[in-house]
Amino acid sequence: MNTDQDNLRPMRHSLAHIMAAAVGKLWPEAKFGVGPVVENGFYYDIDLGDKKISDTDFGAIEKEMQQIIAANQPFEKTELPIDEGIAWAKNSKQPYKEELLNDLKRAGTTAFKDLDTAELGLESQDDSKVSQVSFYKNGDFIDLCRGPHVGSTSEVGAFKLLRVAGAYWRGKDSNPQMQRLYGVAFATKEELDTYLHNLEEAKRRDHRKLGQELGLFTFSDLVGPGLPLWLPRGTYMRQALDEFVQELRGQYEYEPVVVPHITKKDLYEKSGHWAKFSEELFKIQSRDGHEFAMKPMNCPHHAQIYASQQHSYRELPIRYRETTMVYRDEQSGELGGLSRVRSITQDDAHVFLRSSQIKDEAYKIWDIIEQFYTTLGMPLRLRLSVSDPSEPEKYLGSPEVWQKAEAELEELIKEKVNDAYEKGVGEAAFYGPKIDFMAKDALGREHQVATIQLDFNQPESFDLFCTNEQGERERIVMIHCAIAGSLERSLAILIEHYGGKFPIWLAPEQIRVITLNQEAEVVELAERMVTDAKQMGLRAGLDNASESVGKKIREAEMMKVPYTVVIGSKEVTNGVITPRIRQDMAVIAAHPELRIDEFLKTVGHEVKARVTKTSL
RNA sequence: GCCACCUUAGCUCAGCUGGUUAGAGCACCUGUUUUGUAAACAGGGGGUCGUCGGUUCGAAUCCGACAGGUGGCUCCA
Repeated sequence: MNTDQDNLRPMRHSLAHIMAAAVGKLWPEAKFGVGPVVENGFYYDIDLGDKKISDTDFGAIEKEMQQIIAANQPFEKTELPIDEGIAWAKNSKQPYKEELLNDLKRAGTTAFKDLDTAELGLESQDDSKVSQVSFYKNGDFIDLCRGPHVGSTSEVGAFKLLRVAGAYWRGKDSNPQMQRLYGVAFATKEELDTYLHNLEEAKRRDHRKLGQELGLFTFSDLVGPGLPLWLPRGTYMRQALDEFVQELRGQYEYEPVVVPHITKKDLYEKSGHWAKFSEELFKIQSRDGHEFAMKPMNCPHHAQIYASQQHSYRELPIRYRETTMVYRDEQSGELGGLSRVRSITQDDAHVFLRSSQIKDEAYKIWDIIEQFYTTLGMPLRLRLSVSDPSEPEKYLGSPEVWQKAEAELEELIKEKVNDAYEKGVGEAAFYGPKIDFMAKDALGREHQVATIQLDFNQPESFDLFCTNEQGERERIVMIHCAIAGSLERSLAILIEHYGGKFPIWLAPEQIRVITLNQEAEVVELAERMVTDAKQMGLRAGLDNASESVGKKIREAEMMKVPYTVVIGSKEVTNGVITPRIRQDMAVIAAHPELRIDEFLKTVGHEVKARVTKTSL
């Protein structure tokens, strides 16, 4: 198993070379960028001038690759003095390679953004300059590369080209755009098939598809991209999710506040958002020419609420919560389903506290986050997101304040989880460092969800203080925290996590009562059951259509209603099942957190009603 | 915003290289049926083929622009 893993990287990287060689054969004018290993596979960035590769070309490229593999070409390594390498790149008309080599010569690194340069095989041993570079050759194809590779082209396992996409040279949008060819690769055909099968499963669970099928949300061309419209069923889910967050927050005395959705630009000029995010703000002109903006976040408003009164140190921490929409003019190409939208509902909260209270407060929020994601069955991973000292212009405030804040956060993380966290340099918010929580879903994919953000800057900008024991003004600190993050993104994740089969507390319709026929007593009993269920606080629906029972059952199943009851004349006459069903409903009302199997265990009798199967 | 691809009825899709009145299943409406745990039967309505423009005797089909979507890149308070 371990050996497999160890072989996988050279294998995938070798496939990147083979793919580049194949492309070079088909289109000799190809200019190559970089071709690293990524999760599950590899890619190569290629500039083909006017030739645009599309998935219809994949067959030809794969065929060419198979020939190279069949030819069993050895990967041969050669070392060259760097100037000879540069001459090679110039001669072979590979300007991107030439640029990389020149960087290596000058700085000893190619410093790719977001890419581990070691993965590219380009990093030097020391941090200064490079005198020798290595090349790998297979057949006629030669590439600047640190390796390692497999012995020969026949040793590469199973692969498949997956997609082609535009990618900026060196990740900068001012650079020319190349074509990035993605492939996946595994040691065996079986593993590749499993991976492709998982892709299919992910497609089946796609929240956009399920959102449509389950009637949760929709988009309208007239309303606009990135602006989801929530249908009743989706709205119930939003409410259920938010109520759960607020129930957890209830342990720690958060108080509700409400702010308007537009504001004068002055607020954001003072907070620093205007300078930093002006492009992403939706701007509005009032009739007398004053400039307003749709709120893109709530912290400055909440800060104004804090500032509206004087506060004694005795009142702190003060915790404001508000689940509310914010509006951000995201780039059109960034939008997608509910994962990234322009009207975002945040389960937002801001805590105003003394610096001495940071640790206690952070642990309280952390506790809420853990309870929340444990209930959802999603394991969490931690990241301490800190500033990037090489780009000080991206952040508000002095380096000293940042160092202090980051050290403080790091200390409290360490105390809680030792070293079980990663550090994200450059991942901080512009006003402060944060702890980000990544949740793993049922398909093993990770999503950034909750966040605890420490903010020394806005209290400064808005002059927020409390009166301390000595009767002096004491500068306070703000903590920004969201549990679900955004309801839109959260629901996108949860729809896919559960594949639409939600636990009872989250299901938009928890119980459906189906009538067997339209006889008056049957209909009356069914209606009474729905009324009862609603009185127990359940979301219940009635299906009294003049259709076959089989069809109505099928519809309830397809809508993934957790608990379906059929009412017919038997129920009316012998009255035995009805009390049982009532009892079941009482259990559902009392324990909405239950999954179906747990529910069956709890009620302890064979359920006459139909319970949605765990798999369809 | 950038690159590639996609857009036919409410939904899922068919429609060969341009050739008369554009099809299917589901859904919807009407009628019949009154059903016991995953689709009863019959009939009916519904599309200026995303929009605009061009090529052509003729465009769902070819070309262009725009809009929307998808996959990436860039960005993400």
